[in-house]
Amino acid sequence: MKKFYSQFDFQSELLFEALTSEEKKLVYDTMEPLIIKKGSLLFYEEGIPTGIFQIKKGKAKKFKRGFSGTEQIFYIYTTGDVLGYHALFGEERYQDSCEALEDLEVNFIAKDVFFQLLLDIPALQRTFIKNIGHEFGVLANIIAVLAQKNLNARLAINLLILENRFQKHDNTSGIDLTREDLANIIGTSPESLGRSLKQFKDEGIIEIDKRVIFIKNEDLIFKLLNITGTENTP
Amino acid sequence: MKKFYSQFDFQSELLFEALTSEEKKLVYDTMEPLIIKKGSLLFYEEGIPTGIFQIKKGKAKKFKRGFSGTEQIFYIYTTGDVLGYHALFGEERYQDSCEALEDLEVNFIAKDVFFQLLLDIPALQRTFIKNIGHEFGVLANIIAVLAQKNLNARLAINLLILENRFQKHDNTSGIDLTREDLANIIGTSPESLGRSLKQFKDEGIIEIDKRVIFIKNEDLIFKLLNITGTENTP
DNA sequence: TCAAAAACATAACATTTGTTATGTTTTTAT
DNA sequence: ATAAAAACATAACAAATGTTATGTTTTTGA
Repeated sequence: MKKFYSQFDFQSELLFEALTSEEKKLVYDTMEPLIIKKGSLLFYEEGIPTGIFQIKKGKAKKFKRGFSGTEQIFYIYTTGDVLGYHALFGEERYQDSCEALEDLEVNFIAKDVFFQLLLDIPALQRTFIKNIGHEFGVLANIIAVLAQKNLNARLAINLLILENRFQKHDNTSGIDLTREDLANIIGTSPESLGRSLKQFKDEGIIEIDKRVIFIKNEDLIFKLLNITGTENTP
Repeated sequence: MKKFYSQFDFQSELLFEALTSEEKKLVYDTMEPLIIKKGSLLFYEEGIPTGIFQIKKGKAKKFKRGFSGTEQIFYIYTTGDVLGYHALFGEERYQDSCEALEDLEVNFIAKDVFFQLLLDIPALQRTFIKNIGHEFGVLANIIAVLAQKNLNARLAINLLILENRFQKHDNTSGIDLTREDLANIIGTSPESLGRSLKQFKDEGIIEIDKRVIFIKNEDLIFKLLNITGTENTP
């Protein structure tokens, strides 16, 4: 089941992990700490790239506005994730927006500094480009889910993905997102999302406290998805 | 409205266009012509990359199997398009599959030859990576459409996209795909697709000959989508 | 060219999802 | 701490989509 999660995970927390400790020091020394308030944008569609970010603490959503205005969230970044580098590899503008879902502590690497790092550390460019390739596959998988799965299945899949990500990165339990954001991830209205959540609650799959969702029975979810999750659950 | 189309187009037919005629010659001299039979794969998920392709004539579908087996098509390549390079920029395996929809004439550049070209032509690597960035945005837009639009809107958008692409590349009129493939692009069943096509036909938006779909009234489509297509239609 | 296979069109019914509406709970800002 | 605003839960009804079924047309391969 490890494969299940990696199919939907950018793995952008690993970008600096392959480096030697010496190289890592080089990278981390160039970082400037920043505080970004809940609701502020790290970057926005059509904006000019200034550098890359690594999240030290907190969550952020990456989204794009469809041409009729509504927000489509296609990724939630959490602690450790590196982001904002696509635009630097040749693009002029950002292709999407990124907003802090809570007060954020981030490390920033300015554009010029980042390019110097790429020159100083030969393995780095390859690692980043390789990851962009991986992320490409993740988006393709997200497309397959959105196009082929019904609401309950989309919700189930995204609950697994989100719990896994939050647990892995922030070591927190439970999924804490607004109903609107969650609906904008799985492609439905908050009302329909609410109905599915209620079903899951009634079936004992999840519990809800305030707005935080806790997965109570992972096996039931895998069953719902017809995945044999019992042999090798994450 | 040019922007509308480019939001959904990989623009991978332009990759060699920015080169000087001398550089172009260098590239085209390395190409080996191949014939690929309808139904054969140019490459497949998990396969080891061997090189890149440029389509001289014909159509191919790029798809991925969701983990419950069904095929999700996320791009249709046509004449002029270059493909298969993602996997070469750092990935070990292909992330998706590509199948000939009709007998295909392609030009092939072997992996090693391609890497040598990247060294010989400095601008080339940047162009390719820039395009991968652009393609990333295209996938995000596809996600937004699949998540937010109902069936008729998804069909309408994809009819526009496909007609535009076939016209531009192959200079053929009409959209000639199996109902199953078209359904696997827009994320529905062939039966539901048929119902929407019939509606469009009854409203005078399209005409169908055999299985080929012709757009008869583009304005009605833009109206359906609430896009002001009248001022500057493509 | 002809028979078999595949693809297509269409309809009826079932199910899922969207929408509108109302009241409650939680968060935010003063 | 409190009032106002935002977010949430839920239900009833409407609309969209999925599913099953049947007959026709088109394509394929011998």
